[in-house]
Amino acid sequence: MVEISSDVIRGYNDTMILYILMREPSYGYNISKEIKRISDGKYAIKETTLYSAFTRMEKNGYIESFVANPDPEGNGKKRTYYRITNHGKEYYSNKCEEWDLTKEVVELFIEDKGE
Amino acid sequence: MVEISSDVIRGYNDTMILYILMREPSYGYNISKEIKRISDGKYAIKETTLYSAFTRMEKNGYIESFVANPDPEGNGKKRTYYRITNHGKEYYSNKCEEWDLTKEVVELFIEDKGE
DNA sequence: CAGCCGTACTACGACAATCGTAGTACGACT
DNA sequence: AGTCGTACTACGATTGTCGTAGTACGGCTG
Repeated sequence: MVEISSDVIRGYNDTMILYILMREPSYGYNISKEIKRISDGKYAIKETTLYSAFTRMEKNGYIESFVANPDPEGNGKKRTYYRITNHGKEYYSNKCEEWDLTKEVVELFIEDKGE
Repeated sequence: MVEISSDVIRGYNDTMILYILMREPSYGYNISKEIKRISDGKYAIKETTLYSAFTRMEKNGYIESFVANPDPEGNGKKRTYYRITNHGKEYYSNKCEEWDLTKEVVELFIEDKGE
């Protein structure tokens, strides 16, 4: 079975997180589940990777955190939510462009079995 | 200008090197030039990255080194050539499969401007 | 024949993202 | 009362890449 190695995905974990935050603010556990769902179970971000990405991205100004209750009534345990900033949107957009270029280059060195 | 970041390409430098060695044995300087040529100048591997990749890959049994003269007459300075092993071919092939999967997954989190 | 450019490396330490392991703590359900 | 799922935090190790530096040989040019 082929598995995605961390060295490959390195540098795109941030992009995946931001993709989710582009839609609406979210928090660690939910983002983790979303990534698994969107990738149809093909990829699961490690918890430690996820939370350290939050710290880094907040420091870089790509995201902002706020603590809130899961429901408006104020019930349940408070969570740390993250929302994407304008700077983060710009960063995400650059990452997408970078991906296109990277893909183009890497493919030149890939030989598919079928060909 | 969009540039390929090292974190993205991380894990594919080996693949690029092996792609070149799949064709014929080669050596550092030449591989470096080949990567630049094949990628049409879009990507240049750093010297230190290249040589440390050699060490690692030889230790892992993906490549074998031998020292030889550049021409059959025995003229010129001797170089360290590398040839891919069967184990290396297998590894390369796995990397190609892995790439297909990675590409599939990452694209799910990419939004292109045109769309 | 001196000097420089291109070739062909080696050494070393720093960095940064990921990972493994571990532990905490709350709430809901049984 | 205990377990499961949720929601994190801490910490140290690992690994590939990078920056900087230095060595050394051969070929060409002035």
